[in-house]
Amino acid sequence: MRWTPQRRSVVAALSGASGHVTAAELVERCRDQDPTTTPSTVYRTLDVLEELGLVRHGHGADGREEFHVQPAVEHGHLYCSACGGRWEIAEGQAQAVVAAFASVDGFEVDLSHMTVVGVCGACARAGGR
Amino acid sequence: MRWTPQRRSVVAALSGASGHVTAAELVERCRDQDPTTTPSTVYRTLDVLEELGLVRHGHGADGREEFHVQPAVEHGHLYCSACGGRWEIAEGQAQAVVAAFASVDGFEVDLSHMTVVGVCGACARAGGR
DNA sequence: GGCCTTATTGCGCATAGTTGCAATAAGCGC
DNA sequence: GCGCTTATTGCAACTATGCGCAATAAGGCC
Repeated sequence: MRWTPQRRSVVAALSGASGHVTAAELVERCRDQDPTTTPSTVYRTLDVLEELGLVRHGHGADGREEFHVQPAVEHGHLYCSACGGRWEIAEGQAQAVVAAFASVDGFEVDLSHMTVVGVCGACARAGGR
Repeated sequence: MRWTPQRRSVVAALSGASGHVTAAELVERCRDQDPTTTPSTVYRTLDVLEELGLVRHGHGADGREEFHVQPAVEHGHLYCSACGGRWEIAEGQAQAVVAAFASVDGFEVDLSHMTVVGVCGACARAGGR
């Protein structure tokens, strides 16, 4: 694999981003560094980085792509359709969920891929949806 | 609300579609009936129909929008990243999953909104990922 | 049946993401 | 350091989706 300046740029933008980034945001960030950055290069670099296992992509509540640097622990995401809040699925909770899915046909869920939508406890108590 | 021919067209295309359809597919179908159909009209009609509660949208494994006619029972979707299979989450399974999410902070999951990705039992046993 | 209000449409443009292809340049071998 | 192979890039065009706005027409009112 060739270590080109534009790849450096993408990786730099990625690590400079805390948590999750949209592909579009990444393009933005890269352009801040180097205005000649082309979107397609960023997208393709992301694909490569993903193949290498350096990053993972998922989809936000609106289905848009989001990337996050591969963390030590896999983590899913929750989105509250009432308050718009987003947060990570707690460890224990994740295990319970994985177990729940596995219980039927041994389906091994990858919670990190998609944002799970619903109403958070606070909003639910406040009157829900 | 005005019952225009183009809305009829969209609804017809929707009911003619078994299960789930992509917005793009819907545009196609409408064009089959009436070649003058404009994409934006279809998208907007879908928004309206959703407000009325006639259809629901969710996101496939790739984050693309998918619509399904509001069924009697809410149902989530599973996607196997190994074999590409897709199927609905079984009733009991759904309950277990909802309970698992609720257990921590009372989060009320809406499983129907996003496709859950993972590896199905068969593929997992056959060697996983 | 004709008129008027205003919800809808259709057009043109904008954004997010993707792809084909020719031009470019990384990194290997010498 | 030089040249060669071929992975990568950049461009341009394209799909999916969404938005603003002026033109159109649905449906209520008379």
